[in-house]
Formats: sequence, C-alpha cells, structure tokens
Amino acid sequence: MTKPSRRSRGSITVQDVAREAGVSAMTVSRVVNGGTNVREATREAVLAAIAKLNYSPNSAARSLAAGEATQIGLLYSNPSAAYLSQFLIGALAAARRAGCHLVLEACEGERAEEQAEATRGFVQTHVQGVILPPPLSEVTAVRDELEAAGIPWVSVAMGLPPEGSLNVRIDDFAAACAMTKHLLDMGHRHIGFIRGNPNQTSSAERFRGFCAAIEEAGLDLASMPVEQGYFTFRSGIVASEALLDLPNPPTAIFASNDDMAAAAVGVAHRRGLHVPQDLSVVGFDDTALATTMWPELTTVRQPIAAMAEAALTMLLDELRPGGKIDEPEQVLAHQLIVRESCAPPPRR
Amino acid sequence: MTKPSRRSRGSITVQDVAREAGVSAMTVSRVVNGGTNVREATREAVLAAIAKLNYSPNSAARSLAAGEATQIGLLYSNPSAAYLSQFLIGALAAARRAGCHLVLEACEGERAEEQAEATRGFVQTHVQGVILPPPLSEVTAVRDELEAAGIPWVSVAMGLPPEGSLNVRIDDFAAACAMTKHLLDMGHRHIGFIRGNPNQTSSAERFRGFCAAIEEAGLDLASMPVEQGYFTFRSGIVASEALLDLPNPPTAIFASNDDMAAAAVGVAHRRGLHVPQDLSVVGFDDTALATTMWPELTTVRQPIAAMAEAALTMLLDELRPGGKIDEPEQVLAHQLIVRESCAPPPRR
DNA sequence: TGCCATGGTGGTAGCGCTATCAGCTATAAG
DNA sequence: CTTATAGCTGATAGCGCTACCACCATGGCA
Repeated sequence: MTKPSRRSRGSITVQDVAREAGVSAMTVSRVVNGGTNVREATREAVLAAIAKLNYSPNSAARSLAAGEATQIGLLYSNPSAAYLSQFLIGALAAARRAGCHLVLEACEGERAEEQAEATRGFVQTHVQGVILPPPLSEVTAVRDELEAAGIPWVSVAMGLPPEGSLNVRIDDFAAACAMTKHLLDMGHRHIGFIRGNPNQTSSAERFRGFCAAIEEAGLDLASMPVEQGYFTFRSGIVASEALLDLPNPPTAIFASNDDMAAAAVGVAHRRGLHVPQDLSVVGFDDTALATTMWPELTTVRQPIAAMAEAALTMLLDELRPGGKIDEPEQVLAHQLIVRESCAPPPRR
Repeated sequence: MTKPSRRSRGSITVQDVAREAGVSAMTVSRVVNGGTNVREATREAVLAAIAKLNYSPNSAARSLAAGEATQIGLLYSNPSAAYLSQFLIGALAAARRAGCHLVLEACEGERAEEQAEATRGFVQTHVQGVILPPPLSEVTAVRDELEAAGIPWVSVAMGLPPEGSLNVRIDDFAAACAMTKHLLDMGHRHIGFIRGNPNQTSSAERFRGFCAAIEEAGLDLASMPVEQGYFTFRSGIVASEALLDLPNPPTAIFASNDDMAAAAVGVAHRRGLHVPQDLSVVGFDDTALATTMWPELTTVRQPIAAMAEAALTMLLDELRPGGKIDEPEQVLAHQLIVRESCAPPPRR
C-alpha cells in the first residue's frame, strides 16, 4: 500500500486514468489532446476510463509541461460596455480551453503617450501576445509599442486592416450595404447617414457600403445628407439634430453604431416625431442598447464573442513554436437584425 | 557549457534569480510570497536580483506546485451587459493575481431545471468554487445544486443575504434611502416608485429604503404611487405608463434600476413630457445605459468591479486549506451619482 | 556544559502533465 | 525471409515552482 503524498488534492490524474484503461499516461495524454496516432480501440478504452473516473485535466500542469503561452494581454478602452462583456465572454472561453490567462489592462486616455504607457504595462508583465479590440486596434502608438517589444498582436473589428497583419473582423462594407438596401426596400429615398469616428477604419467602410448601395439603386448620392459623428451618444445627438433641422429632413437615419442611433431616436422623440412612423432609424453593432430603447433598434449584429475567440485562437497559433499561421485574416459573418425602429416612409 | 533543454523557453526562473542573489531557490520563493522568516539583507538581495533579471514568476508552475484552486466558476445570466463587463473586469484582475482561471457558464433559462443544469456543468468541470452575481445569487435551484456538490460559493449584490453565507454587497437600503432624500431635497412631494423583480431581495431592500426616507420626512407613504417592475426595460415601460396615467401623476419617478428608469424617460418623451423639467427620473446601478440616454441619468453607483474582486478573494480564502474566513459578509460603499435627469418639480 | 527553542536557510521531492525518443508491432516492399 | 516503413505505445526526464523537513547557527535556560 503506497503512502499518498500529503500534497495531493486527491484529484484524478492521468495516471489514474492510465491504470484504469490499462495503458500508459502518455497514451491518455495523446487521446485527450487531439489524439494522433492512437488506435481506435485504445482511444475508446481511454475515453471510457475518463468518463468512468470523471477525469478532467489539470490546466496548470498542462501548460507548465507544454511550456505554452500562458499570459495573453487584452487592452481595452471605453468600448461600449455591452461590446466589452460579449468580447470578454468569448475570449475567456477560448482562454480556458487553451489554458492561458487573460491579462486585462485599461487604456483610458486619448493621448498617444497614455496609450503607449498602458501598452508598456504589458511588456513588463511578460504577456506573450496581445488582443486589440476596437478602437485600440487602430491606435498606432499602441501598435508601435508592441512592435518594438516584439510582442505579436491581433486586431479585432478593424474596417480595413493593413495587409498581412493578424486580424479578425466582419465585412463592414457588405453589412452597411445590406442595411442600406433594407431601407431602400422599405421605400426610403432620402436617407441621412451619421458617420463614425474618422480615426477608425470601420467608419469609412460602413460609409462606403452606404454609398455603394445608394448608387447601385441609381439614386443621387449627393442628395443624401451626411453628418459626422464619433460613435458616442453625444455626437449622435448633434448629428441627428443637424439632420432633422434640414429644410428637407430625411425619412430615415442610418447611424454608424447603436449609440448614435439611440441618440437619433431620443432627438426625434424630443421633437415629437414618432419612430418609426415619422422617422426610421437603424444602427450598427447590436449592442444591449438596441433592446433597451423604445422602439427596439434594427441593426447589424457582429458575432462579438466568436470574434474574440477567433482572435485568441489565432494569436495562440502564431505563438506556437512551429507555427506561422496560414490565414492571418479572418472575416466572420454578420447578420441583419430587423426590429421595430424601421418602417416605410410616411406618405406625404 | 550545459546543454539547455530544448523545451526551455529561455525565460528567467527562480533558479536564475537564486544564482544571481547567491541564495537558494527556496529563499527566492519565500521572498516572492509574503516572505516570512527571511533576513532583511537577504530579502533585499533577492529583490535586487529579481529587478535586475526582470523576473516574473510562472503562474502555471506556481499553482501546480502549490496545488491551489485553479478553476473558479462564474455563472452569469442575462445581467445587464454593462454590469457583466464591469464584473468580469474586476473578477479577472483578482483571478490573475491569484493565478486561477475563471470559468464562465451562461445560465439563460428561467426555469429551475435549466438553472440546475447549468450549475451541474460546473460540478462536472471540477470548479473549486463559484461566484454568483445577481440575479443568480438568489436562485435556490442553483444554490441547492452547489450545496449538494459541496462546492462553496459567494453571492454578490444580494439585498439581504442569508445569515452566515459568503456574500459581497452594497447597502441597498441606505442607497435607496439616500436617493429618495435627494428627490425630497429637490422639493418633490409626490414620488412614484417602480419596484424591482420580487425574486431578488435587493428589490425589497430598495423599496424599504424608499419607504423609510418618505416616512422620515413625515409624508404619507400610502399616497405615493408604487408599481411593480421586473428590472427589465419592457416592465419599466408598463410601470411608467401606469404611473403617468394616474389622475394625479407623480412629479418624480424612482425606478429600482437604470433599465426601468430609461423606460420611464422613453415613455415620458412619447407623451411630450420633458425630463427633467416636467418629470424627474432616477435609477439605480449606474450602468452604461445611464449615460447613453438623454438626459443622462441620476443614479446610484455600485462598485461592481471591486465587488467582483472582493468576491473572488473571499472565495479563494475560503478554499485555502487552513482557512475559514473571519468575515463572510462584506458591504462595500455605494455612491450617489447626480446627473441631469432630475430637477425641482414643475410649479403648478 | 548541556539542552531546547527559535529564526533563517537549503536540499529533496514532488505537483500533473507532455516532449522526446526508443522500442515494438504490423504491414509493405525488396 | 529479410529489411524498410509506418503506426502505435511506453519509459524517462523534466517544465518552474513550493511543501516539507533537515539543518545550522544562535542564545537563553537549567
């Protein structure tokens, strides 16, 4: 009878499974991880033993033994809170599967120096790679700092990422195009557009999509009122007021994100306009805001959690000793979400 | 010249630091962790070596060797997305410090069976402890399941936690009381209250706070219109309409959370009432929603991230072999956030 | 002088897993 | 019937860290 180590937590280990299945620990490990080169019968025996003992691998031991990347940085700034939580959920799921830790760092400031400072925090804590959700994915101060430290990064949801950089995104152009067509299909011919922050390339892509759909419909793009916004609620108020102050105001407003769309609805209500009867409003992103307003917002859904997962997975692949990844760019599918903020234009 | 192992990632280890400082690895470890029983001179030498080599401990090895809890579950349901992201930020920060992983599990359903099912997911993946943010902290199906599996948990933001249970919260009663006084101070004498979901004890506590402030001011509580809500935006719409349909509608509405307050503002706008000139509205929680509406919402801020950190820390203490914790209940400070949704009542 | 506390330190032995390579079995090829 | 080839498996040796105990000085006490 062997004396159990007093340090043992009594948990099931590979050894236990191996004994149960009548194989070696190594074979169990192989089955658990992808399982190349294991005979089918053996695999089944191991799987049965795992199920019987209710085994679950110890991730600390795993990453220690495998010498894997264990700390991945995630630099976030104010993003719409709804966006961030979805993002974190996806990233955490992937991180746990990979057995690595997510290291968060807030980057509040707007100034390049503050941003670089936040980034250096990562360099000092030895993260092996960094995920950059918007809008940080576009900040050169951050990217330069990472570049200098030799830390790889993945940018998420850029509109138009630089060639060859690691990134995960949706097709902002196509999504904006589809949304515009949705408005056109409803009969709108005079659509106001609120642009996003010019320092994010997705703003330009979304606007391009809008333009493309308008022109494809044979309408005069120059007649469509366009206002500059900055993705914030407040900027949406200013832009919407400008749009509705026009002598010939649009019958629909396409805001480049949900926050600004919510602002447009707020402004319309203040003026006694009913949405969607008097004015249609659509947004982009499908954040929680879209369903905590009245009427609920027609918008474009990004698979945020999936994008975060994809980003982390890509980064881990890149970090793996052998592996430059084959496909540094991943474009995930978006989805048009039709709710109640949109109706045919009022008859005049 | 020693041949370096090909598995080594060339990172700095305790051994390197020990050699540099002229001590043993054990001593370095002691210095890094609290450092009991180390002579001051030795400690300084080690610290210097750590700084010089830019050493940072490998958390995987650490938790493997120490046999610490390494997987902590976090069961979440719908929570306001803004709430969740703040919560995750706090929890992640604490988790990284402790070197443990956060395991997320979504619990979408309302039915006890679904909730129990989600909880069993944790039991099977061998999490050592679970954090229960609202509203899950109040679900008995979940708690029974954890109890049965012998997994300790910490509930967060319950209004009135059961005696002796691990929990972190704010004083909902005091916060609601303070908010009500703020309305009274502005001159409101006829205040409508929208209650929260009755299945959460914080709803009752907030209502109690409201009542206490009203009675303390010597007003007739029975004359204050009260509607039942369920913390959702939609329930807020129904409740607000009921309140404003009253022959003698209130001059202010105190909603038990921000979502319902936003609904109240929306309903008011639809009726051509201006907020705050014609109607004051206040909320509770200070979620992102509070600043993505117009006017911005006066509300109560919970230190969400800090509460999550406190919860995780408490759980880890509980899990530590030696230690039942001394103080199973922590009450953190809330804060009244005054914005623009609130003004003195209109003169009649 | 001996003896026990006590504070400080190092050596040893793992924690649970996987990289590596050697070996071993079948099948294919010579 | 050998030899090459491939597929499958196990023994060994760590990954970087810390629990555990042995050890060595001290110094106080009998």
